[in-house]
Amino acid sequence: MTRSRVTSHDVARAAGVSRTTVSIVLNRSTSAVIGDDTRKRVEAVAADLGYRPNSAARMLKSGVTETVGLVVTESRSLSVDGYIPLLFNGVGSVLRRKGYHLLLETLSRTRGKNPYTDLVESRRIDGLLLLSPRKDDADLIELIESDFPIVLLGSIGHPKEISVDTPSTEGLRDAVAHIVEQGHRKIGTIPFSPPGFSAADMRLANLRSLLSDHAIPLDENAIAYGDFSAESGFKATIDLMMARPDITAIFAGNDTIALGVIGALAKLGLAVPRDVSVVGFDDLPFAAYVPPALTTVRIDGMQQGRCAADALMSRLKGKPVAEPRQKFTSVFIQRESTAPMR
Amino acid sequence: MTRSRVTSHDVARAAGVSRTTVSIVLNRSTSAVIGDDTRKRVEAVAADLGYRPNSAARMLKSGVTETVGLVVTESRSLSVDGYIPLLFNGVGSVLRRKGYHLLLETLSRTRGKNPYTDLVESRRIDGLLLLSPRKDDADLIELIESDFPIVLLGSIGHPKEISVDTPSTEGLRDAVAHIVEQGHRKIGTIPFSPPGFSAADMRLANLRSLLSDHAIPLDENAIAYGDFSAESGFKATIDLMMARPDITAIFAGNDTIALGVIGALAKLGLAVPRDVSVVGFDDLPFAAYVPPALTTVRIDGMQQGRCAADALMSRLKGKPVAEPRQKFTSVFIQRESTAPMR
DNA sequence: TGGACAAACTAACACGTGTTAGTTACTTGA
DNA sequence: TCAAGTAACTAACACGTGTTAGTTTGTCCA
Repeated sequence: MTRSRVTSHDVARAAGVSRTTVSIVLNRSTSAVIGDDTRKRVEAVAADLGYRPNSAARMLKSGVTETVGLVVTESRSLSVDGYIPLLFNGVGSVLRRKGYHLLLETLSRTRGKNPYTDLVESRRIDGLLLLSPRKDDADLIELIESDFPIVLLGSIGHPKEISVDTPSTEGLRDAVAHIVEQGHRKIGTIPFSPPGFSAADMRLANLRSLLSDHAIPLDENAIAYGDFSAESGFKATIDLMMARPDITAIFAGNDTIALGVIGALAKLGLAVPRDVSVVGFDDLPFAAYVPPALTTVRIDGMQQGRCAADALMSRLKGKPVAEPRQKFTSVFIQRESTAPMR
Repeated sequence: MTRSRVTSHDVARAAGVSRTTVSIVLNRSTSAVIGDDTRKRVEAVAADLGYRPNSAARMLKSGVTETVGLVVTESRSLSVDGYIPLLFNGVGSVLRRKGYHLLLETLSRTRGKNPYTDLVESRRIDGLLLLSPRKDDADLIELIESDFPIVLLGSIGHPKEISVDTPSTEGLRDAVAHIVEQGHRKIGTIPFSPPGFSAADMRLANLRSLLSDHAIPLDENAIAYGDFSAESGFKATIDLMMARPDITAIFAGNDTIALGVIGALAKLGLAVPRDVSVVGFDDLPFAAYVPPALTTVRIDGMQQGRCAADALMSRLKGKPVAEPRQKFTSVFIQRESTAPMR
């Protein structure tokens, strides 16, 4: 492979035609009719020289980059939360099929000018997938209102948004019913992030409301905030059980945190599910295979990723998106980390 | 934000200067001297209009994309293996600081024309990070020999390669010594992937050699291959313990698989570490917080990612890479999933 | 015979930028 | 006073592509 690129000009010269003809042939354009023998010859020469159109030139001319951005707002969460890789896989499978590329932008909490605004304004991407959007993100709202193709993984409730959300409602309802049925009344929770992260906030509000339907309070001292990781789940659980040793069931913000919860309980000499029941969230791939197999609420990350990517793709093709605000129901999965209260 | 872009031409007109002047000012070029007042005026106008250079035009002209590709050869492994996200984070932190972008390419096992070859030939990226390279990848070897800037995460032993590897040697040596010291002689292992995946193969060969130093054989029926996931670790363990119920210690190919191993042992009524000792690999963030806290071999994914990205960056800047074949030693971490044989 | 028409192709522009070579206007030393 | 120099700027090209508006050649019908 030579470093000096072969251009359409080289192909044209080698095939004894004009550059225009080369372009028309290789793009199967119908703007002119090209004879069959010429066509064959051009294709052969192009393959022979190993010609690949320069993507920058093509982007410049056509205005299409065939690239979409995927922005992960909390880079910390990427390392420790098993859910995001599932999204990647779902998104990736769709993009690969369509010949699109994925620009991955992780951004730490510090805010300057919003980095994805730059991606958009420098015309580096055609569309954007945004993970964990924040309601108070002014740049985001401006972007949505400008009609730039953007699909939210999550939702901020904007009237013009296109989003794929996975509300916790159904799954958590069944999980709460299950826990109550098992006789538990003293219930704690460890949200997967500190307050301010909308998905975690909504899940917490949801849990509180569902519990109150059963006339069970969720006291402030029964909440210990985690921070995505098993480590945070471990530490929060220690704090939680110090403050509220009477608790017999814990709702973990996600399955990774649930691991830490169970680890901490073991450290405290409490067995799961014998002494304390634990409910996870997400149903990550490992959930069924750890001891004890996690009772959890399933949301399908790959599917969420696929649907978001599909929605963005049709938006980019100019088609109206069939269902602008898609929601996947979560499903309660009972396994072995919950049991009747002793 | 308007959809019609503002170009350097617009800035020039608004500031009453030529486009050249705008370019010189904004790029801090020294090819001409621009008066202080003009400079200020241009900068003010540019900021005012919200001018962002079109990246495609810039790429085309300069030949630099400020983008590097990250290729994950086994897209399956992305979903389930917690190590890769750590790499992402390490890579991402370096690129963000340098103002570079990351193009993430996941490719499934099916091989057509190698997809990253296309990225390179279409000039979409300046450099490439390749995860889990294969020795038999002809396209890769050609790419390396063509002097295209590429850094391997792993190694194929090519004389011209630049690589950042994390050999298992030291950590595994200490782990084996520890296990032997605890009295274990019947030892099994569950590699993290089927044969053919070079990192797993090397780790297995390494383990076998280290065990034989202690005059302990690693029989074929003491090996059950996993496939990255906890699920595969679970199933492989069931198979393994069926075939070899005398085994008292298991080396898991990675920590995720170790979770599945422990889960399966629990299902079989065997407690860890009382009945069977388990050694993980990677020291993923959750390792210290699950019950039992995993005895494991640490390799630092974030650091590997950072170093690979740093090496690629200096390669792109034309600087010679200080250490073309970097190796990070692995470290044995003793926790609570191993114990003396009963 | 000649004009109309289609087939097969090409010249030339535009995309938005960075940069080289060149052009003014103004100072300056002899 | 004037050649030389310098500060401040600009015209014009090149990057490699897609596409529009032609141009040439040959055929066919009246």
